[in-house]
Amino acid sequence: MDNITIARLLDETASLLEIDGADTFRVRSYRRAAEAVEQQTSRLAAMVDEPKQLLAIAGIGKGMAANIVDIVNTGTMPLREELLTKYKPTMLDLLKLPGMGPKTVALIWSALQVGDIDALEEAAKAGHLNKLPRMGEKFTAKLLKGIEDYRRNSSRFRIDHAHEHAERIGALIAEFPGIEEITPAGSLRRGRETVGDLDLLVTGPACEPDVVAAAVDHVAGLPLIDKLIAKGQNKVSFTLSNNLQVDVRLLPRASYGAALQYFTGSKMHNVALRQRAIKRGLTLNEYALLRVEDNTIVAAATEEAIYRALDLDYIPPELRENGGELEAAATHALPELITLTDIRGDLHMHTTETDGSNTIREMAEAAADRGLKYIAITDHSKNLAMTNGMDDKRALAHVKRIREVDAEMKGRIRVLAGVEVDILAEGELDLADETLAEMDIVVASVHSRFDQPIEEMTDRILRAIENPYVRILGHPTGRKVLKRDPYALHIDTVLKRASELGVAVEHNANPARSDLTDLHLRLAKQHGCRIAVNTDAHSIAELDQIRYGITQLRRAWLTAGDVLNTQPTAEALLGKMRPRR
DNA sequence: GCCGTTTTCGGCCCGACTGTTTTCAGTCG
Repeated sequence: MDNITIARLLDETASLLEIDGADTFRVRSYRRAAEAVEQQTSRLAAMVDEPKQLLAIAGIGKGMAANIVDIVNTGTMPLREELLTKYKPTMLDLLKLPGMGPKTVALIWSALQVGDIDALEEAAKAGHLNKLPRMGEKFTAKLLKGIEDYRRNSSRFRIDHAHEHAERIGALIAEFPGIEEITPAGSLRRGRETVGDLDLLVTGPACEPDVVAAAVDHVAGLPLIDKLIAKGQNKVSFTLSNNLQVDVRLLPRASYGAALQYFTGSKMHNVALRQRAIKRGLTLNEYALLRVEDNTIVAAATEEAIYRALDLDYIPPELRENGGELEAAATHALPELITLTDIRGDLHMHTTETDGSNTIREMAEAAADRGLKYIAITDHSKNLAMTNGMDDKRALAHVKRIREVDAEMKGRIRVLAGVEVDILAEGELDLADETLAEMDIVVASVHSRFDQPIEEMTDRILRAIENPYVRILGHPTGRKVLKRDPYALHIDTVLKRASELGVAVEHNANPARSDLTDLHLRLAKQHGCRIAVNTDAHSIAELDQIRYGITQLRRAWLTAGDVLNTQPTAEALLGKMRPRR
C-alpha cells in the first residue's frame, strides 16, 4: 500500500462524508489528512507498527492514525465501508461535474436513485431533474455539456499523475537485478498535458533475449497490479486500480534506441520519419534502422544514431509532433530549447501568510537548494477571501518580513517582494497604489469565470501597469476560459497587448492549472511576448512542478531568450527591480 | 476529526456568483 492510495481513500471518504451531510470541519480534516499523507516522503505503510510516527504528521491525530492503520492492513476502513453501504462509489464521479456538489448529488440520489453519470445523463434528458428544486433548463443544459466534456477527458491522466505512477512502477521494476534503465515513452516523454496510457521501456543485462523471462515474471508480479491484461515474451500489460493502463517492454540494449524512438512517437512524427528513411533506401521499425537491400543494421542502440543516420539533428521528444521539426532538424534550424538549468528564478509562490503551507524562509531555502538565484513571494490580496488574502496593512507588514528574509539569506538567493492581485468581476485592484509601490512584482490574476469580455479585464490590468511602480505578470486567462470558445479568441488580443506593453505573461507550471495551450504559447512567441514560467507553488514540493512548465514551453519551441526568468534575462530583470530598501 | 489549550471543549477559510428564487441554497475559487 503506497501513500498515494492511502491518500486517495481518505479523500474519497471525505467526499462520501460530504454527500452524507457530515460536519464540514470533519470533512476538512479528512481532506487535510489526505493531503498530508500525499506529501509525505517516507512510506506510511512502514509506520503502522509505530503509530507514534503517524501522530507526528501535522493533521493526523488518533482517529486518523487508526484509519490509516486500518487502510494499510485491510485495504479500507470501517467508516468508508459504512458509507459505501448507503452510497455508490460512482457518485464520486458526479462530484467532478460542473455545478454538482455534495448536496446536489445527495438530493438526486435520494429523489431519483440516480448515482452514476450514465443514469444522470438519462434523467437529465428525460427532464426528471427539472422537477427537483433549483434545477431548471439552464442547470440541465450546463450539466449535459459538463458530462460531454467529462467523457472526453476522463479517460486521460494528467502528466504529473502519470509521472508519479511511472516513477513508482519504475522503482519497483528496478529492484530486479540486471535492470539498468527505465524510460517512460509515449506522450509522457513528449511532455503532453495528459496521457492515455503509460509506456515504460526497460533495458539492461536482464533484458537480453535468453534471460528476459525472469524479468518479465518479476514485472507481471508487481504488487500494484490491479488487472494483468497480457504477458508476452518481452511485454507486460496491466492496469492499476485507477484504470491507468501500463505497458512495460523489456528490450535488449542493442535495440533500445530504436524502441525508444518508435514508442515515443508521435504517430505522425514516426510516419514522416519512416518516409524519410525509405527515400534513403532504409527502413525503420521498433528494432532498428536497416538498409533495405541487405537488411544490415544502420543504427539501433541510440536515438541519436538513428536521427544522425537519417541526416537529422537530434529531435527532442517534445517536438516530435510532425509540426515542422523534421525540416528544421534537416537544416540545423532546431531551436536551443529551454532547459531546467536555464531557469534562474520563480516569480510566483505563496506562503503561510495566505494559503501556502511553508514560511517565507522555508520557501527561500528550498528554492536556493534547487539552484534558483531569485524568487518572488506573491501572496494573495484580500479579493480572494478564501485564501486569507491580505489587506494593505498586512501586505505592507508582509513585505517587511520578506525583506528581512532576503537579508538573512545573505545573497544565497534574492527574495523579492510581491503580491498576487486577484481581479474579480466587479473588483478594482484591491490594494492601494502606495502598497503596490512597495512591491517588486505584481502578479495580476484575472479570474475569468465571469461572463464579461476579457478586454475589459485587460484594461484593469492596463490601469495597474500605468502605475509606474509595478511590474506585472498576468494570467491572461484562467483555465475555465479555455473551455469556452468565445473567450479563447480573446487570448490573442491579450497576448498582443501584453507584448506592446512589455508585460510578461505567466505560464503556470502547475498541471492542475495549465492555462496557456501550445497554441497560445506559440502565439505569444510570434507576438514577441515574454513568458514567465512560474510554479505558483503553495508548498516546497510544488517548486518542482517547474519541470512540467518547461516541457510545455519546449513543445511550443520556446528558448531561454523567450522566457523572462532564465539565465539570459534574469540579470536584466533584477536590474529593473526597485532597489532594496 | 484535529488542534491547542485559559485541559476538556471551542474554533477551525470567506465572499461572490449562479440559478433559481422573490429571499436563498449551493457551488466555486
